[in-house]
Amino acid sequence: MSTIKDVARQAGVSTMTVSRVINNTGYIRSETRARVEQAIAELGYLPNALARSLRFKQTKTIALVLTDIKNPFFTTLARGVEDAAGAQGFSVLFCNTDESEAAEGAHLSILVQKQVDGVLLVPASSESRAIPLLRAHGVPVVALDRRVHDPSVDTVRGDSEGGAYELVRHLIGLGHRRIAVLTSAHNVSTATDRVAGYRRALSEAGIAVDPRLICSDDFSTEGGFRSTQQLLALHPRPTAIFGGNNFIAFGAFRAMREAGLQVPDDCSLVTFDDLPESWLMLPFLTTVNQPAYAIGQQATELLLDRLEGRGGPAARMIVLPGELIVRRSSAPPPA
Amino acid sequence: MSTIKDVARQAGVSTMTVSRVINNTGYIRSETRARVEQAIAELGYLPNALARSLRFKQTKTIALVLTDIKNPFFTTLARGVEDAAGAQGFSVLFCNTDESEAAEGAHLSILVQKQVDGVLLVPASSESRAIPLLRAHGVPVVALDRRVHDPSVDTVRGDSEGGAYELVRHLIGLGHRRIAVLTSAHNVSTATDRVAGYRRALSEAGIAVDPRLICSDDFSTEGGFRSTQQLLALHPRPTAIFGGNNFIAFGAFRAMREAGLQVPDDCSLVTFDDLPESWLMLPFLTTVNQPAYAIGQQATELLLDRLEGRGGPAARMIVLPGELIVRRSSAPPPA
DNA sequence: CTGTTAGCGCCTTCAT
DNA sequence: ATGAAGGCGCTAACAG
Repeated sequence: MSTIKDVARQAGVSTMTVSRVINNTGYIRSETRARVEQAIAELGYLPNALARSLRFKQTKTIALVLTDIKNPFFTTLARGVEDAAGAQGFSVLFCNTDESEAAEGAHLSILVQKQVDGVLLVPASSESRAIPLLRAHGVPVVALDRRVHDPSVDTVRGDSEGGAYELVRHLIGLGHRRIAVLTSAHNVSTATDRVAGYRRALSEAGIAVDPRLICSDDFSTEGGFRSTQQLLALHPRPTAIFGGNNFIAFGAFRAMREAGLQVPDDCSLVTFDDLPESWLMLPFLTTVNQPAYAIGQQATELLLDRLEGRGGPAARMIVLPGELIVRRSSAPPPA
Repeated sequence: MSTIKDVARQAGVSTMTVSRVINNTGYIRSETRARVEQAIAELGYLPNALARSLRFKQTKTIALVLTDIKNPFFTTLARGVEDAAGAQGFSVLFCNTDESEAAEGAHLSILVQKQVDGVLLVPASSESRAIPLLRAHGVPVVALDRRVHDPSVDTVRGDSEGGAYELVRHLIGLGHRRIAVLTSAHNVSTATDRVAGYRRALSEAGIAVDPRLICSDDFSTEGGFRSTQQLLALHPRPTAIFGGNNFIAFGAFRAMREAGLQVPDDCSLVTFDDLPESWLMLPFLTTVNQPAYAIGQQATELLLDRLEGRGGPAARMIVLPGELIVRRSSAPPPA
């Protein structure tokens, strides 16, 4: 409410003197400083960060643009971001895109206008138009969770290809040969990489890829539900399903239950990113868990490094491994 | 990167003319407008929202201050906030307090400095110092999920007292008489209201309150774990436990399992806010679910109404009912 | 229909 | 050790 002028008047000094007290800069007689500090306290003065940012060309604010905060993977990632940002005095603006490039573009335009110092982006597409926009406006960006085609973009992500490979190898080891994968139809690297890992595991085992067993829909429960309904209509049915993410797996499970099928007796089910272990009364899904918190944290630290000019010119690609957790949802195929 | 001056120069007009084009205000010859628009496109100009906000005294940004985004209740609530805010062109800054009043205060000071137009606050305490701070700086606030003592604060929350009453009545109906409640030691209304509902249900059934069965710790899995360990040492043990929130219940479940006890055979377990139904392979916990999304959405709409001067002077208290969902974790007490 | 002046709140620069 | 002038990018109010 009150401005630096009010404080100056109250303390009987110039605004510059107040500014010096606030910023602890230059020389000030201790009596003067005391008077100013008293005036600040009396008025409950807080400096206007807008005005400071206008001068400094720094807002101490970054943006986190992700697809859906309701996915616990992104929730945990977001928490990693906020903790790392807060530790260095940065605030976080967050936006959901729901995988829509249009929404992504709209959000980013606003973020550029708001002069965020940098952007953490879970790109809605591998060739997100967001990247050139940010570059044109000199806003540093780090891609999270997903690669983009532009090789000059810093990226922090989990190892989707390797995780998918492990998961499918696990199924093959149990004796499965008709393994389906449910993935996203969007052009995102987590989708393509997971299918790539799936293919590698199959090919290594000498199993031919059946294109009908690769279903592309949404990274959502509805997507997993629809894809699974299609799969269950096949003859013979797959004996195992790899859900490309947690939501897909939840939808797949529901579709199987509604079809009267038991997991894993009739069909196994594995996935990426189940729920946090501590939430689960009866851990069930075999999964590869990615270090979501660390991804958010390390991406933030990388971004803040860039803002300070640290970290060198070359783009960095940090790939964090996942962890295979075998649980009850995967078993040998039915006889 | 480029400013209004650059556009003006490029188009051969004054900055005022550019400003008029941007804001669609006043009269402009259509040729002039076209020239300006072309210049804007050529330069990829985007107005600096900092400068505009400094003039307008409006940032089109609100803050969401909650305890922990990782709790799926708050995640869903946050999504409701973001959707409602985005629909009206507002961005959302978010902060986690982890129930710490100190962290809350630090965040709010920064938010005031950043000139957010309003704050959505899940107060860390019923007498949060945040409220007077915000009032002193003329920042509208809406309390979410929890009441504060100050009656002049708009509030949107679930019905904790009523939900707890239903839950405990359900247990009593099953035949339980030694029912424990695990709550938070923090001075927050969700804790006190849930205990109040618990007491009302007991007293209505003529069951005396045993103070040893009311455990105060954290709203966390660790809190629930610790409290439950204490309870299990009692003779006789409680036959049912009411976990004050989802995390507490997860911790309680773990403590029981580690003690070799079966839920619900040896002890029933009920809670507020289990996980979203679609995530659960095997829905297990009997729970009262609160409409988290609606709480976030309605709180945001209330706040934005206030910003526009709508809604009248009287404080509003919106209480949304929860829904009792009976599942497998509650059963009659052991014989 | 368009331009000039002034100021939002703050801080850098240069005096004193 | 302190103050005065000027400007960050933008727009309201007033000219013309």
